[in-house]
Amino acid sequence: MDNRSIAQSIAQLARMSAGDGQVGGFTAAQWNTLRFFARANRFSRTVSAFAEFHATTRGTASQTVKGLVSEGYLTRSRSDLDGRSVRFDLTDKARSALSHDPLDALSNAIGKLAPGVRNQLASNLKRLKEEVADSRGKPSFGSCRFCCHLTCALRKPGGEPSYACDLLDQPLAANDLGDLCVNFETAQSNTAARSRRDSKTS
Amino acid sequence: MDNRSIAQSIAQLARMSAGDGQVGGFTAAQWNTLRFFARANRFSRTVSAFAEFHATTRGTASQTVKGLVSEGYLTRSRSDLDGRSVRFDLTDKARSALSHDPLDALSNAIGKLAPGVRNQLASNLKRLKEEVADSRGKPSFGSCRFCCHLTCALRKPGGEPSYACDLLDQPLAANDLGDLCVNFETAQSNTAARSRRDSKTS
DNA sequence: CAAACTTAGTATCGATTCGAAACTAATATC
DNA sequence: GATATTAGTTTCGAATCGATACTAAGTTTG
Repeated sequence: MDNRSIAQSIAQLARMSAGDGQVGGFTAAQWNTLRFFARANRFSRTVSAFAEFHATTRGTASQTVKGLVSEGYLTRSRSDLDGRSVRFDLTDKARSALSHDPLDALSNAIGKLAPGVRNQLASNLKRLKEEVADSRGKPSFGSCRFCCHLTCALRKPGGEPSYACDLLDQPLAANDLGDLCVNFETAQSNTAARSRRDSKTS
Repeated sequence: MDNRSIAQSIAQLARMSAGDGQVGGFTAAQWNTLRFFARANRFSRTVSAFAEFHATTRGTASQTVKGLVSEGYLTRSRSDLDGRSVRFDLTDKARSALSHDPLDALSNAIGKLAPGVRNQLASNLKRLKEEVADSRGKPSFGSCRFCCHLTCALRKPGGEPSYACDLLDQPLAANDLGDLCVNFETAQSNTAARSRRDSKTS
């Protein structure tokens, strides 16, 4: 089993479960859009972040999002922090559609693995994702929980801890720590990015 | 890290490395076609098998293949066993194109894993593939090496072993045992398929 | 402060791709 | 030998993609 075969297995697994054409009334692009907006945190539910995630152009991403908005699966609201920015949120209609996600075939198969095996798989995939993202010079979209920008403070001794993102200087709810973020960086990728920046200016 | 997130990681890994649009002069569909015909054995280098593998229709698959034939990446030859069947083979031009496969980013990342971790990943993916294929009632495209239809015989004591497929009743070269086959079945899936057939006729 | 640049999102266009359906020809089944 | 199935192809309309050009809001810089 060589590396290329394993890589192809990953590609095939994705296609087998997600399909290329339309499943359950949505195209593959639309399913991916819904999945992304379901998992992205409030800083990342934008057209640009989705375009980055989906490895496509902003123009194409905008079209897909527009279609879903007009069909009532996403709501559009302007940001009050940045006048250019627009945030999209899932409607209940979209959430109920996501309960019939064709990707569930894969999720269920993963659920049947032994817990230890499952966690190993998860960490291997995370590592591969970072490696590939790094080799392409693109962000890897991890969750705040594992991000180097997450800061944690105790307001009161013995009380509930409070979280924040020190990059955007915005508070984070404990519930949201598992969501995807465009600004995700590991400690390693952060220092690597800094050294890239430094070498560029020189 | 829930099952759905892991499933999405797999989907994203595939997209990150393969891309949706065109990379290096080929579209995503074309890359997948080349990869398939590079790895499929002589029984499986057909339009139908590729359509099954790529989870698309025969019509669409036929178009993609046709395009690659006219551009000189595949050769077309009729089967002498079955007058309907047509086999497609990679040209040298295609083989050299495959040396710049964008999926290599993922292959290389996999190559950087420790050998033990890598093999674990491979077997986990194999298992997931079979599980998902089974839940969709579709073949899972494994290699002859792990197929229940592979038979091995020693012509002479102490001599080279010879291999064959007992489903198609055709000889197999030792070199080809790692290639993908449409007719791949594990011992489990074989008995499962048989029981499905039996229950259908009843 | 104003010009120049960057960033977020949208609109338009042509090429490509997809799936559905109709079709030909060879092989199986009854 | 009639009927059904299978392999592959073709055609057609709908949808998608990327490239490009555009508007508008923010940032930098002189």
